[in-house]
Amino acid sequence: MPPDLNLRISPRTVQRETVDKLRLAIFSGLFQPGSRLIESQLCTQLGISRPSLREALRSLEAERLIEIVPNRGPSVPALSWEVATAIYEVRELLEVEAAGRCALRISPEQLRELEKSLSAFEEAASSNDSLAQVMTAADFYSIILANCGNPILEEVHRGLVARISFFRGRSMSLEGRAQSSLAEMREIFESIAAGDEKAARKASKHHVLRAKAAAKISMDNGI
Amino acid sequence: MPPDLNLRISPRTVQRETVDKLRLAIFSGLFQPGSRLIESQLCTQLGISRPSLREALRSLEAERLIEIVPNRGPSVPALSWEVATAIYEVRELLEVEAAGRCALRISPEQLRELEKSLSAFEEAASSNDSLAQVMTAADFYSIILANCGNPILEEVHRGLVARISFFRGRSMSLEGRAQSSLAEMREIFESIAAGDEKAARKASKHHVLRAKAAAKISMDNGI
DNA sequence: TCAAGAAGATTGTCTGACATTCTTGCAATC
DNA sequence: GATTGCAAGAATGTCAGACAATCTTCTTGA
Repeated sequence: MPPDLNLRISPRTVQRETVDKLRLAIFSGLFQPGSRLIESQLCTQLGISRPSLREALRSLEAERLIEIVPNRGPSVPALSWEVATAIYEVRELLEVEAAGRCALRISPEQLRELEKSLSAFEEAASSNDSLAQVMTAADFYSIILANCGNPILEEVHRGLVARISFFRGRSMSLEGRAQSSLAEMREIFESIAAGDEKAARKASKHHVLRAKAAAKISMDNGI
Repeated sequence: MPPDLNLRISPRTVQRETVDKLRLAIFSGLFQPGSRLIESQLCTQLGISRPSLREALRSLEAERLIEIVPNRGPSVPALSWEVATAIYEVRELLEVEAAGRCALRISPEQLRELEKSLSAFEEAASSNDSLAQVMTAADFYSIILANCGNPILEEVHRGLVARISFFRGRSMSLEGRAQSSLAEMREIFESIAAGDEKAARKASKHHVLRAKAAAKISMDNGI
């Protein structure tokens, strides 16, 4: 196979990236849950036309990151605790499975990668930047999910985590949550490094349950 | 609150249904995997404009039912066996969990519903209509997933099953597959009816594994 | 005070257009 | 004869503008 010579000096602004911009805006909490997104406003803000914007919105709708009510347009859904719970439960199912598999098959190289991401989270945890904490933690999971040998597991997981990013940002701000999160993640890492499937599953389960509890607290506090 | 009088004699063709039409077309195998979907053709076939069609296509892309390659347009992806395997594995994870939960909490009414859908599959199984078989089987799962108490589990499951509908239609055509499928599903039903969580999980797992094996056979045979 | 109605805002959808990027067929060359 | 190069056609990516249907909000009248 010849090498990929598709260098493409000036990559004509593929505004497929519009979706990414919007997604990022939602992640970082730029839009309040429940708030409506006005098409014309977004068009001018993003510098694209309405048809293009609407395409992007449809993608986000399918990802459940926004809702589109007929004749009312798109809005950021306010996640109920009921749904959030359901997401955490499925997340547990997926992460536990992934961690278990990962422990049995991860390569030394990827293991180093995982360790590096843990360090990145450690650094973020000692800061007060909760966005950085959420991002680095997400990296950590991503590596596990990417190495579990099942691409669908990873794909589904990413979709679910995206939907609770709002909660995660808040619960990370809880007193001491980042530090205990770090301890739990280290436990997961150690288990995987040791190739201990059972332990990896157990540590992973514990971590998700704690994260869920933290989310519940931060929600009840209305932080 | 006044009663809803929004009777709407002539329901202005909400072409949100366009997505459903296209989805159904893909399910029923109207488009060959790998074949390209030409926008202008679809527009005339569906009787809608290009912007509207493109919105619908974006939705389907996000659901992974079609792929959109820049400057090449949409096409039905040819599912590799690798990805199909991954989907079956996650499906197992979800269905087993759902069946187990369902056994513990299903209401008598819903149980009757489940029994009815099993009868529907039984009837389809004795016919040669593999599309009806796939559809009625999907109903059966839907009821289980809808009663497991976790809406996300249901949602994710639906998305995955949609992606392998192609395989399912084929493997149902295998000699005797419909009948053994029926036996497996009956086993699941009995376990749930008995409120036996363990048995429900076991039966569910067995069913998915058999379905996966059947899919593999039908793929290797290139049916 | 409260309800009906009108004005404004917003969405759903279409037409038409044009530049860019494939695809394909034909001709020229080795 | 096979390969290369090119040109015509097809298809996509994107936009502007338009208009009806619907929702929201504000005004006005009872």
